[in-house]
Amino acid sequence: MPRKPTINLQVPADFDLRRDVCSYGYFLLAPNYWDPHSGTLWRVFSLSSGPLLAHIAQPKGAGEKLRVTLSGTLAAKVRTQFIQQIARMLRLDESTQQVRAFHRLDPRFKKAGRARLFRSPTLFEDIIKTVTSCNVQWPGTISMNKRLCEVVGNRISVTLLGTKAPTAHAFPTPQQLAKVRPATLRARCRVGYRDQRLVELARLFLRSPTRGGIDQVAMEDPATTDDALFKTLVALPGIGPYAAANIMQLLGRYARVPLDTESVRHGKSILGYTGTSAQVMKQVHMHFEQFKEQAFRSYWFEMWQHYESKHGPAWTWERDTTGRLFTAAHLK
DNA sequence: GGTAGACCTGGACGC
DNA sequence: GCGTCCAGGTCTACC
Repeated sequence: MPRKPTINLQVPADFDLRRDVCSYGYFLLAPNYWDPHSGTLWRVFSLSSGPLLAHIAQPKGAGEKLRVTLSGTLAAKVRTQFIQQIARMLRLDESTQQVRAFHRLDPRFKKAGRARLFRSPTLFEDIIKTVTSCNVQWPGTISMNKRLCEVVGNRISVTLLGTKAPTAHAFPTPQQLAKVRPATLRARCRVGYRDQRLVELARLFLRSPTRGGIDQVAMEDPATTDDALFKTLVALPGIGPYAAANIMQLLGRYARVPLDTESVRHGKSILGYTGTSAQVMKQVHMHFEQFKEQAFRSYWFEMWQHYESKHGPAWTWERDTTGRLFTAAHLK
């Protein structure tokens, strides 16, 4: 069997693949496939050269290099693009100092080392995934992402590490999604009324910022204020206050907490708040204000800890069983 | 500025 | 197996 290309990737000293991949629900969404038995991640990446299957492991444990096995060789330029995508997804670009800053404000998570939140290799995928998580229960989000990959994304069928890969489709690119008819998305991907909005978002990614397109550089620029970014995000189709706040945390801005029905359940069951949903939401908001620019991480890891207390460590969750049930809606 | 209702799907439930 | 109800965030119309 021909040997597949491998990249050994240096990570920050605190990085733990099992803990840091399984830190946010997106690790359960296609095209990601977390294998709880081996503690490794499979994923098809969309690169300028086409789809590429990767298997990511950390064989020597936390803090040690990642071993990334690929389905094909990469030219130097594409290799750089690939490493940028992995770094974004795993938040390897977040420094140990930034992790310490979080633990200074909220020491509860210092011992476990929780700080990094898994996200997507691209902002485009993060935004589309956020829209598929709105106004739907978690199994619906899982289903929409799976179908989007299968119906619209590139397919790659290869054997890697002597086994058939558990994932064979890439996430759709903006170019691919922009060309799909909304009716096709609705009928085959079951995205419902989100059909037109998803296509419009993809088109906005293709359009230049000077012609009203999405200005990704400005969104990722630390000089852009939180308020300006929020205003830009809520102006996008399908993005309201909840989705905008969630996209902001995915961009590394943790001051705003995306409050939803899950937050209300958390406020009632864990924080002991009472009253109407609006009253509980207000109390949850005030509770997390104490964590200032780290509010979202405190909020999220508090909820995550609760999920794990019910279902065991997230890295043991199977996508098609526990992974479908982990939200508070199923913990009642 | 605040509120009500439609949007759409999948799951739960009753028959 | 079928019909009904409900959860979920965004958007629009209306007050």
